[in-house]
Amino acid sequence: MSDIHEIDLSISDHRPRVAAERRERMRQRLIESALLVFSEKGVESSMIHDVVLTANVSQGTFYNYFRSCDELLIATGEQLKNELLILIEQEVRTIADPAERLATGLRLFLHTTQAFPLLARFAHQTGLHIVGPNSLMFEFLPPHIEQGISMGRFAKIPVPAMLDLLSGTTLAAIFRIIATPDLPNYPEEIVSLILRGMGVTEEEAMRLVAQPLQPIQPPEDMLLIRSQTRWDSMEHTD
Amino acid sequence: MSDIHEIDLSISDHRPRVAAERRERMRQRLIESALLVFSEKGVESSMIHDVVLTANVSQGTFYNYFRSCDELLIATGEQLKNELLILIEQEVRTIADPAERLATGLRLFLHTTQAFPLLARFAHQTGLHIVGPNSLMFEFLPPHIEQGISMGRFAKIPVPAMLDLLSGTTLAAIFRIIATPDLPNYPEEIVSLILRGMGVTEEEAMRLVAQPLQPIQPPEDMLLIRSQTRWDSMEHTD
Amino acid sequence: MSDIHEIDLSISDHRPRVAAERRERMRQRLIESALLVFSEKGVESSMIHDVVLTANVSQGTFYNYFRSCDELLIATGEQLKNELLILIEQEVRTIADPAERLATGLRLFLHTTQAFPLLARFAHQTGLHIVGPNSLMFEFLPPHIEQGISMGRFAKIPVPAMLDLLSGTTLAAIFRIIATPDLPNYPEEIVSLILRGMGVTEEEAMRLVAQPLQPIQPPEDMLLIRSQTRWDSMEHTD
Amino acid sequence: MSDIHEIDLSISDHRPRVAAERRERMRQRLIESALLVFSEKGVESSMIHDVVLTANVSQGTFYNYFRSCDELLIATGEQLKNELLILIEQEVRTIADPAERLATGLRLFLHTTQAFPLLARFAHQTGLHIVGPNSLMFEFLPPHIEQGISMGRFAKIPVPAMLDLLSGTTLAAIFRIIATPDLPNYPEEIVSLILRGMGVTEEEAMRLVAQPLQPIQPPEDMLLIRSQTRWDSMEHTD
DNA sequence: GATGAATGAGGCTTCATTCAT
DNA sequence: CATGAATGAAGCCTCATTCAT
Repeated sequence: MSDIHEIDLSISDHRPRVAAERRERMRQRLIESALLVFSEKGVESSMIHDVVLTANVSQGTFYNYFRSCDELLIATGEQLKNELLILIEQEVRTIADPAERLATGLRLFLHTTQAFPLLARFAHQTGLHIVGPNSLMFEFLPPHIEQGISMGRFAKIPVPAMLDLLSGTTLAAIFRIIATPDLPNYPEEIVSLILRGMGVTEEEAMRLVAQPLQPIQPPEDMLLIRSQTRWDSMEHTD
Repeated sequence: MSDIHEIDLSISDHRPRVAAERRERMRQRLIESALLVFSEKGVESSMIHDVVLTANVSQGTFYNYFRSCDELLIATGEQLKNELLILIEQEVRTIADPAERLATGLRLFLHTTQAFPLLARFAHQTGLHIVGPNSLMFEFLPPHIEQGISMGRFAKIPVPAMLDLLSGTTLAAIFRIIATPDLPNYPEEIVSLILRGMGVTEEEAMRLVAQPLQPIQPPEDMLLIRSQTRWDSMEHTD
Repeated sequence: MSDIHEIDLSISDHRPRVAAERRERMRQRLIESALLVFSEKGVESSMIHDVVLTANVSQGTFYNYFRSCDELLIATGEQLKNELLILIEQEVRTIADPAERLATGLRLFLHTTQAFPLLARFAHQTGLHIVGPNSLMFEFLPPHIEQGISMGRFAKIPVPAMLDLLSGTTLAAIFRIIATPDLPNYPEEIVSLILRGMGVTEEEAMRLVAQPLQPIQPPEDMLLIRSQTRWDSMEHTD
Repeated sequence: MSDIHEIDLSISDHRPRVAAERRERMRQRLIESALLVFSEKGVESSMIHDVVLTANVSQGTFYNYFRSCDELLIATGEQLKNELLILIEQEVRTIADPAERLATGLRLFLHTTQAFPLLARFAHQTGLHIVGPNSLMFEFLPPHIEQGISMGRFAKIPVPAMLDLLSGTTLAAIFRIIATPDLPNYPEEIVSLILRGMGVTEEEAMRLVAQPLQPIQPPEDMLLIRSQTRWDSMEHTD
């Protein structure tokens, strides 16, 4: 193509780069709007209409970026999941004790959920993705659990059952946080319950959830932050 | 809700009684079909069309019995819930120890779920109703848990967190059972995990889930039985 | 179904019959409207919208009768074709000479086209269905042509080429009739050209197209008649 | 229409000339792509998208050359028609006998159609333009036919009917060639049928279509050639 | 000129609900 | 009451055309 269009590339190739950046910005704008819409109205209803309204673009534009509704939903979930995962992994990676690692990771997740209602609501609306074989937890927890069992930190119980305990309780906790966002110490209660279920003694569980928690510092350009900011700015217009 | 459908049998003129019985039979037929449809296809898609097809009645007839789709869904869930509850309550009512009562009740529920795929699928499709403040467990478990705490059988942990552990893990267990229906001993594993989480010692938990379980004998005319029977008779025609 | 609904069939089963008749009337109303719309605006554009507007029913109704646009188009074409065929076959069936049979059939068709502009327009819009292997002529003419050849009435020329001559010329004639509806003797000219092409001598061709033609008397309830009547009644409102 | 695209070469400053040449090259590239696209996918569906994809230019560029889709379609048809006409006229211009001239012209056209599937497909997709008052034949054949009649080579039959015979049969022949590209001697069969229809005797018709045919040598830069070449080079990539 | 993202009118189709028979 | 056709709002998606860069 380029040989015919005779674009002079010797000066600079900044045009395609600028274009790609603009394209990515629009994509992010749509995903950001999707997160807002899904969180508020759920997966059903007139998704696309609401999304484009929220993103302030035309319906046609939407289809320049995603081929269907499902694609947008999946892209949104994936990005949210990946960003969260990176955030938490960074914090817990260096913790040697698998039990403390798990406890800290879970606490971080629940604290994040408390801090960002949007996350809770999104999880609520698309909820079943938290439990079940395709979920975040089912993907990333097994190695940690296995290590904990082999190191004697957790009881010798089949991993699937432990995953069910972990993921199920977490889902219920998300719902609880939506209903009662500011329950003090709630994340720690939940995590200590889970730890005990997994075979940690009461005292040890207490100790683990009492560890000081580095507050999460998510980068400004993270999807969750951007969307939550917009969400906050919208609420007083309702 | 069901009380408005109670039939007054005291009147001697048999015509209204016969009519009321017919009406109730039709109502049950619709609910039974709804259970089949919801379990297989979920809440979305063309509910009503599928329901009336399954029930072999016309669309118009449907609206003589339910004012809307949602009403049918709610009625179905309520009836299923109530029948299950009665069934389990009957079995566990006489158990003095709250921990054993809870363990047995949960095990009965999970065994029932394994025995009746329809129940698991319905819970899956309408899933989030298992957790959350309007659910079966949130309604009926609190007294038992409180009794257990005050009798020293469970740890002194806030009831809401315990409910979340219980309901969330149960939901995840239902999903597990759908994916792998015949995991041996799985209900017992799950229940022992929960018990430990609630502060029961490992040995005690083991003992509790090892108690012999009276197999549930649901009455023939129970919604779940009727629907499961039809479901089974339909599958081999596929 | 019926044993449950307990419909008393002993009195009369006229209800289903009435319903079926109503259904068929609606179907015919839609097809009739389709013929009007296709003839005027062609196959593209907002078919369905125009059809339901013309039929004075809602969009939803349309989909109670046809699953898609194409299905309606096909149904319309098929019915028109079949009715025409029956009409013409009846008239020519008893003609012993294949050349005269063909000539008469063609003349009847062209006269009908002149008498019913709707037919010409429909053929024009969906035109290519006249020529080509799925067309009316390709389906029904071969036996007659073959008989004509074997009886020495037509030249020994491959049948496909003759079909192309017949169908192509007929299509062009339809277009001519749309542009100039009242060309006197035009059908006879066209038919005599075709006959000569097929190997009939000039004098014989002249004689064949000079045979008196029983004017076609289409039944009142024929699709073409019903639609043409509506068409005529609509024109003075334009 | 094409005259507005004529380039004024008389100006000595070469810059506008170079620019005009570039412009014309791009225009031809678009028309060439249009021919490919129309032939394959027809006039409906996403024309422009496919055209610019095939031409390897952006959508915006397209609108620098044509004001609308229709304009492109018309321009393509016109150019194809004109180039064909010139080609055939050149070959038959010098033939004194109008019957032989017509026969030779038609045979040339049908042989070209057989040699260039693209032509047949384009005619098929935009088909009805072959018959009807705006067509190639209706524009150029009348003088030849009239001369043939006045010279006694054709029967004294109204010209319009003859045009219908000629154009209609040719259209049907094109369809036949698409379905069965290699029917041997098919063009000659068709032309002899037409000639007979026009009043030429069987022997004379046979003689006329048996005349040796100078194979058409279209110039390399002709639209049809350029497009067919690209078409051929694309097919073995499928 | 060239680019390709943005637009939005317009099409098709579904389905819960109503209503005449 | 049962029936099932009729309804129409509401959703999804396409694609010719415009426009800022």
